[in-house]
Amino acid sequence: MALAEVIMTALLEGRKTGYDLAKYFDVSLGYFWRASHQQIYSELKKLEKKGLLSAFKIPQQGKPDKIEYQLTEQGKTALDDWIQSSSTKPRLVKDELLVMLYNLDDSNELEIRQKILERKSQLQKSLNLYEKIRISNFSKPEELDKRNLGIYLVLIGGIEDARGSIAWCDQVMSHIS
Amino acid sequence: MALAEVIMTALLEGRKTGYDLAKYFDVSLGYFWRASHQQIYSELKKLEKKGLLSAFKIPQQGKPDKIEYQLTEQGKTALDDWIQSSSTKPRLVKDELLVMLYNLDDSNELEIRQKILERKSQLQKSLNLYEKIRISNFSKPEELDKRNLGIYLVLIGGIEDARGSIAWCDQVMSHIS
DNA sequence: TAGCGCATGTAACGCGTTACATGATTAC
DNA sequence: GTAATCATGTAACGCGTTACATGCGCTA
Repeated sequence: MALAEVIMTALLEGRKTGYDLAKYFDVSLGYFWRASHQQIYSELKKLEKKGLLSAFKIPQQGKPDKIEYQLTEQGKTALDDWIQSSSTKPRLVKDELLVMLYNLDDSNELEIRQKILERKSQLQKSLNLYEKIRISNFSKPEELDKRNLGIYLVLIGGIEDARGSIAWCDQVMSHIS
Repeated sequence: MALAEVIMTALLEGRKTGYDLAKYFDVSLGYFWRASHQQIYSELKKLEKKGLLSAFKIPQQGKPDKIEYQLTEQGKTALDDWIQSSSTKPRLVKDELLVMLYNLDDSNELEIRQKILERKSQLQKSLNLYEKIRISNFSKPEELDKRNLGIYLVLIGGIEDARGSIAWCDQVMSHIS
């Protein structure tokens, strides 16, 4: 899809190993994109073959050797081109919970109510995390440079999306039971 | 993922051909789930083999024969079981626009601004459609039966999501340029 | 006469997940 | 001694997209 670009974006910050990237997906970018380590490793190899990344083998003792990857000039150009050219279609939600709601009837009402509750608490958890990050990393949005402003705006989007979804859960629950 | 269940859900309304389903994805369910006709046809065959659907070949003249599919008892049971058992993890957004925002800098600011504008107008278009459906099909939500209440709640979610996203676009635009 | 609607299909490819695998070090 | 962390990989499978294919009838 666009994992290549996601990885190159993460490497704007500097050299990273596949392992680093996998962890990175658990924090910053990970709120809207994730990938397994298998996928990451194979994508890194592809990108290196294309000359968009360069690889540096770093021997270690006690641990397996690691390979750090870095954006090449060519890679940076490819990333810039992607931003210029790519048309961004709005994503499809593909949420199983919504499919279940299409099946709502007397027999499954309580089950579905329960699943809405679960969803709400997951959202609440995410929201708390996002808020924490906002306070600790972005307390003064006026002072951010461009790149961090972009990241901040994504975070804000995540926060508002979570709030909206939580409100929707409440609304759904007030309608069924 | 769960295309099988989505199709079975669509068949709750009655017999449909693959072609009908493909069209159905352009309206009702299609706001949050979509599938190509190739995918639909192959999934239908799989489901029939499993005994979850039964197929009825209907000869036509001037047009190719069509095959109508119907949920079997077994299929209905499988669908109910799915609702009982399946854990619904929150979806990942995987939105390329957000990846681009992570790349925000002086050189691409205007391009990205443009893409946000495009996104906003797509959202506006969807929102208009959802509102139209709400007014024409769900003018009296209190009087809906269970199943249609579920569908209504999904629609409401779509409307609020679109509104929220539009507001976010405006916010982003006020921050960059 | 060109294109759209109806109706179904095959083939190739890439994306993504799950399972399986290794092997030392460090923390509880 | 049990589990987690570090660090990378292979293999098998299924989901999803794109391209290609057929062929009649109707409308502009």
